[in-house]
Order: sequence, then C-alpha cells, then structure tokens
Amino acid sequence: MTEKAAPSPEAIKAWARLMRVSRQLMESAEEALKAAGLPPLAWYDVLHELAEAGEGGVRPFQLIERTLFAQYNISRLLARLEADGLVEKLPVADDGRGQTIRITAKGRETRRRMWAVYGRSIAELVGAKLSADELTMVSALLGRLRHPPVVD
Amino acid sequence: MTEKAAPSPEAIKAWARLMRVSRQLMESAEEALKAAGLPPLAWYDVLHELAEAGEGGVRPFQLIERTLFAQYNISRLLARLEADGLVEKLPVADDGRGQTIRITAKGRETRRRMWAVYGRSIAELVGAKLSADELTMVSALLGRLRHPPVVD
DNA sequence: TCAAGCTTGATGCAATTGCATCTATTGCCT
DNA sequence: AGGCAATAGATGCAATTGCATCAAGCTTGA
Repeated sequence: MTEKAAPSPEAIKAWARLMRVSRQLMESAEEALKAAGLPPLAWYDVLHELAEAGEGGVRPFQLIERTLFAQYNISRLLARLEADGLVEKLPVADDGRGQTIRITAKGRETRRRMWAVYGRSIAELVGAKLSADELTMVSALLGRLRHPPVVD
Repeated sequence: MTEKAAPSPEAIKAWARLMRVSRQLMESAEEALKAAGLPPLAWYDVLHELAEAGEGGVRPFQLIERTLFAQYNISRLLARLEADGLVEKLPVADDGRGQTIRITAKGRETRRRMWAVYGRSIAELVGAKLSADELTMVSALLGRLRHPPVVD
C-alpha cells in the first residue's frame, strides 16, 4: 500500500528537529572553541580517537571508519595536525602503503584544553536541559537510527 | 559543587549519538539527492521556505532566521538559485536596501522533484526505524535542546 | 536637516570540502 | 613468478564556506 513511501508527519517533524538542533548545537560548541582560541571540533574528534588508541597509534583508514570523515578529509586533517606537531606519522612494519598515526604530548595537551571547553558546552547545551533518564532515552532512540542500529 | 561543569556520561553519550547520527542521516539524504541528479539539501531548505511563503515572497534576512544559514551563505545560495531560474529577486517598495525573494514555477517543480527523493529518505531513515510515538518523543526531547526550547 | 549609527545584502580573499584521479603496495589467482 | 584487482593514502582542481569588510539605504536624535 505504501508504495510511495511518503514519510509520516511524525517522521518529518523528528527529522526536522534532528537536523536543526544538531546543527545549532554543533555551531554553539564550535563557537565556544573558537572564542577560546582553540581548533575546530573535527580536530577534537581525531585527537580523541588517537588518545584512546594510546601508544600503538591508529591507521588512517581506522579513523575514517570511526569518525565517518571522508578519506580525503582525514588525509588532509592529519597533514594539518602533523604540521602543528599534534600527531606523528610512523611507517608501519608489515604494510608498506600505510602509516600509523600517534598522538604526541602536545596533541594530548591540546585535546585536554579543548575538552575543558567542549565538555562545558556539552554540559550546558545538553546536560542542563534534560535529566539523566531523558538523556539515556535520547541515546537509545537515536541509536536505533544509526546504521547499523545499536540496541544498548 | 559542580563548578567545573563537567558533563555527565549520559550527556556525553547523548551528544555523541546526536552528532554522529545526524551527520550520517544527512549524508545519506544528500547522497540520495545527488544520485538522482538533484541539487543539495540546502537548496531544498530554502525552496521549502519560499514555497511556504507563497507569492508574497520572503526577505533574505527572514530566510537567515528560519534556516539558520549564515548571511553570506544565503546571499550566495540565492545568487545560485537565481542563476538557475528557481527564484527571482524583486525590489521591495518601502526599503531600498532590501529585496524580496519569490520562488518561480521552475523552483516549485524542482522542489517537488527533490521532495520525492528527500521524503523517501526521511521515511526510510527515520520513519521506518521508530514508531509514531517514539518519533513524537524524539521530537519533544530534541525540542527542549533547541534554543529557545520548544515545549509542544 | 544632517551626522552617527544601525540594518540589509554583497563580495574579496583565504581555508576547507568534494570530486576524481593518481601512485604505491599488497594480496590473490593462475 | 606474473598479472590483475583491491587497498591505502595523497593530491590537482573546482566549488563552497568562513571571515572580514564594504556599500547603500534607513532611522534617530540633537
């Protein structure tokens, strides 16, 4: 019956809210970082992944999987991070094509300073607006919109 | 006690989900439009506002308020839309600085064709994943994250 | 009335993104 | 081994974004 696959009013509204709110929140956080003289959010995402990975480092293609950035985007972002001394590129033993990216001490420090600002933004923009239960519910519902969906 | 304003784990998770899911969904929709040889999502947003406004048209600064795009972004986007014949710029009687933007027949047609694809994306990506009640709940929760918050 | 300040919209220039393609390796299959 | 597709990452070029600033027209107040 539903050959046309027209979205329901509820779906349209949820979509619109999602797009608008996420854009607005992202911009607020971005603005706070900029006001503090810190790099943009994308840098944080990558530094976060690298910090979690530890001394072993991460391959660029793994960053692509985890951050959802485009390949060329990661490639150039890493070049900028390296130029700023926040990461270092190491050759990888068993694959002559690839490299391993490792965060430097300066990179960790930058990430720490970014988190001071970014974390506060999250607390203000999200943590202060909904209860813990409501936040958990948001996470659960959004998780089911992910691809692949998450149940947690 | 909470001087540092550190975000709770629930807030962090909800934020991360929100950022990741919105980006992923937006890209899916964008991809679908591109695959159909249609313009990007930003064009839809503007054409949608213009179509709602009707023959009276809308002032660019109103589009800025409604779409949350940056001023220079709207300015150039309208220039592209005009170059494509999707909108027309009319002088406004009582304000020599401004202009009124009105959607053309071709603009309405383009919007219609975009909606056929975009609406299907929304139905698939969101409508098919959650029930109407759940979608309403998502809208309500996200509404409270907006600035200014919405109660509905 | 007219100078100062505000609002509306455009634009020059640098940085970033997107697209397509390229090089270098690797792995596979014969 | 040798050829060939697949993978990892970089890059030239065009389009878009972001920033700062500009020009033009309105508004207000002395």
